[in-house]
Amino acid sequence: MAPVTNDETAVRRRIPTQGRSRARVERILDAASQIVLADGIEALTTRTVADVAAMPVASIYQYFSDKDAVLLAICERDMAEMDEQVAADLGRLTRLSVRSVVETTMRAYVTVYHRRPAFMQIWLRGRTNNAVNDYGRRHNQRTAADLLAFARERDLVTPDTPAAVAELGVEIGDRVFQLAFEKEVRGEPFLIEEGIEMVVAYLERHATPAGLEGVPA
Amino acid sequence: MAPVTNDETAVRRRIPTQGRSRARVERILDAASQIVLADGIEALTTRTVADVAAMPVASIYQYFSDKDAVLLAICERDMAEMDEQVAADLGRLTRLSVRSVVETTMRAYVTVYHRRPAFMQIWLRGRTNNAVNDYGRRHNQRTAADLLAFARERDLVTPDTPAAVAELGVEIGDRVFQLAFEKEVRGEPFLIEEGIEMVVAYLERHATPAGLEGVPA
Amino acid sequence: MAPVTNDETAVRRRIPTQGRSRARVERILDAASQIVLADGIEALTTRTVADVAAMPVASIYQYFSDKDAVLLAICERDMAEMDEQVAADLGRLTRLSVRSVVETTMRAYVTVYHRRPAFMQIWLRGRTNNAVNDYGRRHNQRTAADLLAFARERDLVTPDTPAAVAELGVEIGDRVFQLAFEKEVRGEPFLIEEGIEMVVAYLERHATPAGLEGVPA
Amino acid sequence: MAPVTNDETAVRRRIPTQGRSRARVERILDAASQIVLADGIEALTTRTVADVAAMPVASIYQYFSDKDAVLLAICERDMAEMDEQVAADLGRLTRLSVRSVVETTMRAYVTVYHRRPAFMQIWLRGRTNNAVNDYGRRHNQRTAADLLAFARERDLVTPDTPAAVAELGVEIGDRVFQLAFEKEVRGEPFLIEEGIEMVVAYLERHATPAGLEGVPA
DNA sequence: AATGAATGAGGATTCATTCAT
DNA sequence: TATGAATGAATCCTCATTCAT
Repeated sequence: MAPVTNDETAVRRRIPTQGRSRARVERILDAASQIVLADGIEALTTRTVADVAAMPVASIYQYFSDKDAVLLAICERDMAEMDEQVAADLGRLTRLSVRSVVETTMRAYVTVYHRRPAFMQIWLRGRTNNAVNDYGRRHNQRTAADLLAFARERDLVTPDTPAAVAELGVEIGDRVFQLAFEKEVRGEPFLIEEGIEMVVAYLERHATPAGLEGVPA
Repeated sequence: MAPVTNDETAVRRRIPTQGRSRARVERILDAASQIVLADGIEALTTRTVADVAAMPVASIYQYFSDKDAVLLAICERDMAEMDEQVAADLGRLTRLSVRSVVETTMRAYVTVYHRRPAFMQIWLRGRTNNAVNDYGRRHNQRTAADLLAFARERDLVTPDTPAAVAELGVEIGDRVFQLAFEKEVRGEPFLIEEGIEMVVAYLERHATPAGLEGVPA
Repeated sequence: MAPVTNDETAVRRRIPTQGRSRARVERILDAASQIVLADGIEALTTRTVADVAAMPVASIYQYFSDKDAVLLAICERDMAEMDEQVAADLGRLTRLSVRSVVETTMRAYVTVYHRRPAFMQIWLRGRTNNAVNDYGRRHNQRTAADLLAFARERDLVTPDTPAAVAELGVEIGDRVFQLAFEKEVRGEPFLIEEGIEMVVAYLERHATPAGLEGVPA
Repeated sequence: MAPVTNDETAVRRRIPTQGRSRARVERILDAASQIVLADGIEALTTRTVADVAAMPVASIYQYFSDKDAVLLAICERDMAEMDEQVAADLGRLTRLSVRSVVETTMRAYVTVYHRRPAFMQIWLRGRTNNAVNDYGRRHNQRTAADLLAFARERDLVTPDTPAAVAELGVEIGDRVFQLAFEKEVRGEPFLIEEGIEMVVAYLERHATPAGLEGVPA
């Protein structure tokens, strides 16, 4: 699956992709992640970021058009990793079915949420922020489209399965994670497991016999 | 089902239930609803409320201990209505099954969201706010417990169905609504319908044969 | 010694001296004392007083012209007691000298500060308040005049001792108490003892031989 | 005597010591001084300071962590001058005795109070403020310790003179000034003179013969 | 006499963002 | 490119006091 790219941030203000600047951008991103992780998204102010990144507030505006752009950049950075994880884990499957695809995808998400707790915080708990929210919505749509294409190509779902069904599946998966990670940093296992079951049960309504029984990858 | 009551707001500062004061409280509540509805929950400040309600900021504090209390009061007011709607609609059912109970309950919610758009806004889009969020969490738990008891008494679900399953059902229903009402003030019909299917499909995993086929009310 | 009376409060607004009203005034005074004692003079607001006194805020204005008047009333009430204590203790002396008069007077103050901790709080720690401060200044002047007359009549001090000397003695005694009671509710004993010595040493500069050696009362 | 330094303010927020910023800090300090001098310490609000300093309220927070820090900064600035004045005047003495040391020190204070009326206002009349009060207490202790060491080294007081005696001396001197400057901006001369006598009389109780008669500096 | 209700006038502090250098 | 400095615009909340009843 192709990673979902979003150029908006880069457009708003040119973000350098190499050299010393690159390092400073990373420092800002890391600082922001750290703050959100430690004290929640409301604690993220230009000052706190600048303090943690040990650079002047004004420097943030050298690389980012505004505060939201920082959040978005983190999302993009870590979301690329997320997409890669999903692609890799799906690629490793030997037997494909609606269940195995859903399960693998959702567990890949959990893997990354565990590896990137700050991203989890921003992504699952910081959806307050409009920029984050919009990005999320778009990413979910793209992910749904990709997954649907993937499943259709392999005859796991009926050809007439509407895009909206895939989208709902992804969105609900998303909400399940929001719920599971709400109180528990590692996500409540029961909620995660049951959430997977729920999405599987829902999507299997559109599965082909092959999608139900599974086929060699 | 017993309505979920939460006296916290009233406790924080006495809210009069009659007389002219009552009217001013309503004016504040309505102003707040209007603001949230029009510009989102972040637009709700003591000043905007006071302006819209055409009264001094200080007057708000005559009736509410703080800003959160205003939000909470709206939730309580409209949530009581919600509970009544659910109870009434369930009471009108002639045939009970997991599906009919879930469907009726969720549609009752939609009914109230349509009737109370500001509440919808606060409830579904304003979960940012901690006070609202906490109240929501508690209300969801209570609702889940009530519904589970209701289903158990009528043998619709297996006796060992864990409380967490009901909670997940309610929470996911909640999230489905958040999703459906995110862009569309009336809620996206497709998402609502499919969301109902999803919750039904999930909960039927714990249904008794009676719960699947249905029994006379 | 005649008690120092200050009618200002009563003038500002008529304070009833009998009947049910009297009881309500006392309740306000006691509430205020309690608050100041417990949380300092900044905690004294019309609302806190009303709450503790279990009556509406507006009722306070029935008896007192403003917040300051409440403080003043406490001062007057307890200061009368102070004056009585001083007069009584001086009256019990069998041998009069500058030292014995100063010592007796200052110890009488300590006695009352111990008996009326709220008064101590207002008087010694709450001199912030202009009303209290002004009242204090006036009372100190009157006390100084009374004591000087007392000492002169008995030939304890030289006839030409200026009033200002007595005033300074009283004022410094006052400051010694402020200092001694600053941290310690009962007053730091060392500071009290030394303070007495200081005032005695100062005033003995104006003593007659009789005032130094002492004369039968 | 070493000046009493207190870095708290500078720590709370970096105060620039040179350049244009320095000038703005001075403007704030001067504005605050002016306000306190004109209308008392209660008139000192962020807004009044900003108005008088002709800069936005927010700018105050560029240099000071909070309102108290402004007061403290004035105290520190002028108290340093005070310490220098005392040290200089003591250094100029040709004959040392308890009396000459006390007298010189107290007159040095008066000199600075005359030169810095705003400081006098804050220091002597603004002890209301907790920050000022705490700073004052600490400074008094330090001053007492320094003076005691000074006097001991020169055998002016008995070696066993307790620290508390010096502290009481300083504190009472402080209170004498509070009293003398209460109504009179230049301090009531009589009160100042008599106050000096009082402190001298008290401290001479702990003087050595040398401390009474005086020794060459 | 008593009081519920109403409010004008502040008060401290925060924050994202923009410039001049 | 980098940044120290500056600030407009808000934000929530408190309090003493006054009326109409």
